[in-house]
Amino acid sequence: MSDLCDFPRLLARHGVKPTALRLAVLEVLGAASKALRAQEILETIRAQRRVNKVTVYRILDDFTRRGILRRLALEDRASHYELACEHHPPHPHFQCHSCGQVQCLEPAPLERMWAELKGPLGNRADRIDVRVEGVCHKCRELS
Amino acid sequence: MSDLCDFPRLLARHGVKPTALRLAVLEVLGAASKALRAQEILETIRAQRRVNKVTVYRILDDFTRRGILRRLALEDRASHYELACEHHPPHPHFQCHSCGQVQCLEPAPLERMWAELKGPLGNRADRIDVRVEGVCHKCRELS
DNA sequence: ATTATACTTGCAACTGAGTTGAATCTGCAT
DNA sequence: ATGCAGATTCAACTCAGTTGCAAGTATAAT
Repeated sequence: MSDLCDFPRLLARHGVKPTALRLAVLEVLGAASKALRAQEILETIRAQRRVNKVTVYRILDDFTRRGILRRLALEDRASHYELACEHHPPHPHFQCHSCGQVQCLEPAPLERMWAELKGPLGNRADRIDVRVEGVCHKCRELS
Repeated sequence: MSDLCDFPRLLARHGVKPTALRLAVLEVLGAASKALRAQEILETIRAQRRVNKVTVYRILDDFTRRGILRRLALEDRASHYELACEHHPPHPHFQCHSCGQVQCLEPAPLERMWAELKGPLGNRADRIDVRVEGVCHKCRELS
């Protein structure tokens, strides 16, 4: 989403060593304008160097647990990942069920909903995920 | 969620023949107070009769496409299903990331959010899915 | 009643997306 | 140089479906 993030520093803040692979994962996600699947991240990195998929899955998992990334459960089976830094706050996502493309929406409505639900749920809730499904313009034209 | 639905009639309205298996799937979901995974539905039916998993997956798929059921993409890998009849309108779900339990929340906040997003997205959007994650009371006490 | 047809269910084998456990490899501290 | 922890790899496995096709069942046409 942006080069606004200094990735080595971001990792340092979370107490993680900035290895080449971890930085590569962040760079791929930082350069993308949308949430990516593990598979896409893997392939992009493989265009430059060789990597084992297990390593990438472990990095994604670790980063998600530390809050460096957000993992999105979408319609298709694979998880999607996006940076969770300040420049990229939580927001709803739109997914086209024809082509599967994911698109980020404005954060404001999600913030309002979060405020609304946090009350009744109390300390139980710690994250909200909003996904809008439909058919994107491109796919609509084709049909 | 309720016996308020007349399942044979529900199927008829959707132009589907009310076979024993299709009714069994609806009855299992109707008797549950929460969204269930395919696996759970399968096991419940298997307590009464023998069924092949493929058949259940196909029924779930078909019902979802027809709008008889809603498929939820949650944190854990398996899809969850719930009845989509009038007595059970779309609503947010809460999922505990410790025990994985899913709980239905009040529909109102989702309706408000839907109204808010439908404008900017126009005819592209046809469904919204809200999932709140956290740790449920039971799991909180145990930790 | 008999055949034709379409729909439903079952079986076996397969796929995609991760996950596991153990083996190496690497950087740094002694 | 040696030891050690953390990072990466490899092969094998799991889990949640999917696919293609065969067999069963219901309904319609003769």
